[in-house]
This record gives sequence, structure tokens and C-alpha cells, in this order.
Amino acid sequence: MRDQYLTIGAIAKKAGVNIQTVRYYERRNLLVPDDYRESGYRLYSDAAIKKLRFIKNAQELGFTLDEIMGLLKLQARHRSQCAEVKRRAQEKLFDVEAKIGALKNLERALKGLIKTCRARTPTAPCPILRSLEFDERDAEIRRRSRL
Amino acid sequence: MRDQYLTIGAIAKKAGVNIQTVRYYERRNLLVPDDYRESGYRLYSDAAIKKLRFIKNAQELGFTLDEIMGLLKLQARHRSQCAEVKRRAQEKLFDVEAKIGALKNLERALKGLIKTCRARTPTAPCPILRSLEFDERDAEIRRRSRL
DNA sequence: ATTGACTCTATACTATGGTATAGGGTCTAC
DNA sequence: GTAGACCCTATACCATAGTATAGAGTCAAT
Repeated sequence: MRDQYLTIGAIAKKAGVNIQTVRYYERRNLLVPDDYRESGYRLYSDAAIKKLRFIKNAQELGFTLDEIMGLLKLQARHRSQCAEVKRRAQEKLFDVEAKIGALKNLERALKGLIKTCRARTPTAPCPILRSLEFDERDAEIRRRSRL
Repeated sequence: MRDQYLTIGAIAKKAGVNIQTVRYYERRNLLVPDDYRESGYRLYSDAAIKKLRFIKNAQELGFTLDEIMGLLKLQARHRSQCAEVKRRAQEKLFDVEAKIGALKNLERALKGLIKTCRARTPTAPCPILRSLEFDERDAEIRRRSRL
């Protein structure tokens, strides 16, 4: 038993995900075990737990598994193709900043709602709807930046 | 033809979504037509386009359709049960602020990567992984706040 | 009054991201 | 050496969020 390694059950439990999910991520090439025992048992280092949490957290922020793979690859290929990594990081940054901006609008609308919780006149525009009102063209640009 | 109303095809096109998606949202009770013609044709006001964009934008921020329904209901039930609306808005705000915080961490990591794009030593912790490193207990708390 | 673009319902199919189960092997402690 | 907890692969199933298609009706312009 390699002491420094954890079994799939251990990392799944520590990261709070299903064992099947860990295997699924392996099929998707998101989280490959550090080693295998002769029996086929998967062996993981501590880093795998962080990676699992990263994936789960990024999903809650609206990233797909494919996009998350892109983020993780920025890490992996760090040495080589520096310019390429830079370009892709810049794209991701653009996307992240758009999300932050949109969430801040929503935040502002919610805060307003909490502070001045009074009846809107039927004709006044709803602050929550308005908060995420940017149009399809913006979304299109953001989508393209993720290809 | 009621001039002030738009057909389903028109709002779908303007919002940049599939017609079937609009009907699907109706089944899900997210976007109900303002009126129907005798023939059964759905009729929408301009506001429907904004609502569609809101839904699409909120999805990109990681909200499910059920969560989005919750956000939209904050708007609808504005007059009555003011305390209740306030409580639910506060919950949503908590969630939104957590997302903003997480995205800012990711933003910082990406900016660092872009600025100092040099090789990490194999042992140094990856800034991108670290950026979303909050643990399962945090996520659990956030999940609960959305029930 | 007919053509073409549009709409309706109903149903089936798809992609993504899992989760469950069957049938079997492995590990470790007793 | 065997029990119980764990792991393996393979396959099937599930929820969410759509998308496509069939078959029929509607609308507006000619």
C-alpha cells in the first residue's frame, strides 16, 4: 500500500462527491489518477481533492466541464507555449469579468429590493429584470470568446 | 391583429432563442404569454424579450431554471408579503455574493497568470487551482441557502 | 381561394452531467 | 482462509434543459 496515495473512495468522500462522479471525470479526462495498483485500483494524491473541489466550484459559477478543462489546462501546459497560454487566459479572464459584472448588477438589484421593499407601480421597470438586461449581441460575443 | 403584441417567433428571434425553448419555458411556468388569440396563437409584450434574456443570462451565471424562477418571483409578488420577499432576496444575495467572491479569486489567478507567465516549479501550488479552493463545507452552506 | 410563412399540440429525441446496479475481483484483519 | 469493506468494468438509468419532427390549423397577401 503506497502510503502517500489515497483510494478513490477516500478522495470522493473528502471532496464530497460520488465515487461514480470521479470515474466519470476520468472518462472525461478531467481528473486522471496519479497511479494505478496492479489490481487496477486508482491511486490519487492530495491534489486530486483540490481539483475535485475546483471543478465543483467552477460548475456553480456556470462553467461547463469542457470550459473547466480549459481552465485546468492553463495550469498544466504552463511551461511550454507561453504566448498561447496567455491568449487563452485572457479569453477566460474576459468571460470571468463579464460574469462578475452581471452578478454585480444582480447584487445591486437585490440590495435595492431588500432596502426599499415597497410596491412597484405597475408601469415601473422591475429592477431585477433590468439587472441582467444586456442583449443577445453581448452574449454572442461572450460565447465566441469561449470556443 | 393586436398591434402591441408579438408572436412567439418574433420574441424568440429577438431574444436569440429557439421557439421550442419559449414553449418549454411556458410549460415550466417561467414565461407565460400575455394573451392568446382565439386560434391559440401566443401573444407576448416587449417585456417577454427582456425576461428571456434575463433567463439566458442568469443561466450563464450558474443558476438553474428553478433558481431563476425564484428570482423572477421576487419581482412578481412584490406588493404582498414584504417580509417574505425580503428574506428570500437576502438568501439570493448571499448566493450571488459568494459567486462574485469566487469569480474574483479566479480573476486574480488569471491576471497573475497573464502577467507573470513563467514556469511554475513543479512543487509550487497552482494559482488557478488555489483560486477556487474553498471547501465542501462552504459549498454545503451555499447549497442549503438555496433550498 | 390559394400559397407560403407561420402557429398549434404531441411526442420523440438529444446533450450534459451525472447516479445506480450487476457481477465480479481485492485487501486487510481476524 | 474467510468476512466485510472496498475496488473494478460495463451497462443502464436519471434529471435538466432543451431541440426536432409529424400532422394539422391559421394568417396575410396575391
